Amino acid sequence: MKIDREFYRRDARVIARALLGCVLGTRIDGGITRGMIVETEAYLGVDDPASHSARGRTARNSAMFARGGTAYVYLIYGIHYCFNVVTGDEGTGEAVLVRAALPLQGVELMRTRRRRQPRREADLAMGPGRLASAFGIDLRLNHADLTLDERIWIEPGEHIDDEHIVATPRIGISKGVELPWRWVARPPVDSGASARVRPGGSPGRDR
DNA sequence: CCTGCGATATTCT
DNA sequence: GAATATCGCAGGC
Repeated sequence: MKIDREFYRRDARVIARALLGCVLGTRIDGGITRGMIVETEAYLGVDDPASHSARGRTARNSAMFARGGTAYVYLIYGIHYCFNVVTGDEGTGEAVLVRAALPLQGVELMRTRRRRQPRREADLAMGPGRLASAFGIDLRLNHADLTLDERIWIEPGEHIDDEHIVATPRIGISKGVELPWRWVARPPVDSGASARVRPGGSPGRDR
């Protein structure tokens, strides 16, 4: 079951929060991969200097000005793809960058798509470039309609309570840095554990 | 665990 | 030329 159009026709910050716990799915070349979204960032239109749409429409960012529910995929640093969910009405230029997901289905396919194997399975799609790689997302999916396209979609997921979500400033930007428009779903168990000092030497890098 | 740095396409100055 | 919504590797602790 896919999320319908009305969901995407809201403020990018509301949708960024609401997408946590939802399930991203792709079917590329016959292979299905699915994962739970755990990290997002909101980017607004002309009033948000960190947004790709702030300085107007270009060939690269044109999908960002489509109606809510459209996929915006772009190449960053000449190497990595980033997957965004366009939000709001047509012409607004708002989107949500999907930064991380927990693998649920097609884990082996995700591994074959990633050059290097992460130590933990949970890290397969941690970070926007890794997520796009693991899910097989590239420029072919730019402009795809998430409510209709057979290759990429988002399903409703489990509700994540506010106490398990942290809002922080966005990553890797130089303008609008103070705005807390990044949302991260914490693992259920972690509180206090990071304050503890780990004894002994690190097992170190094998290999 | 943490930090620093190179790779490289698109856009803007 | 310079900057950019990043990642993986190298090296130190």
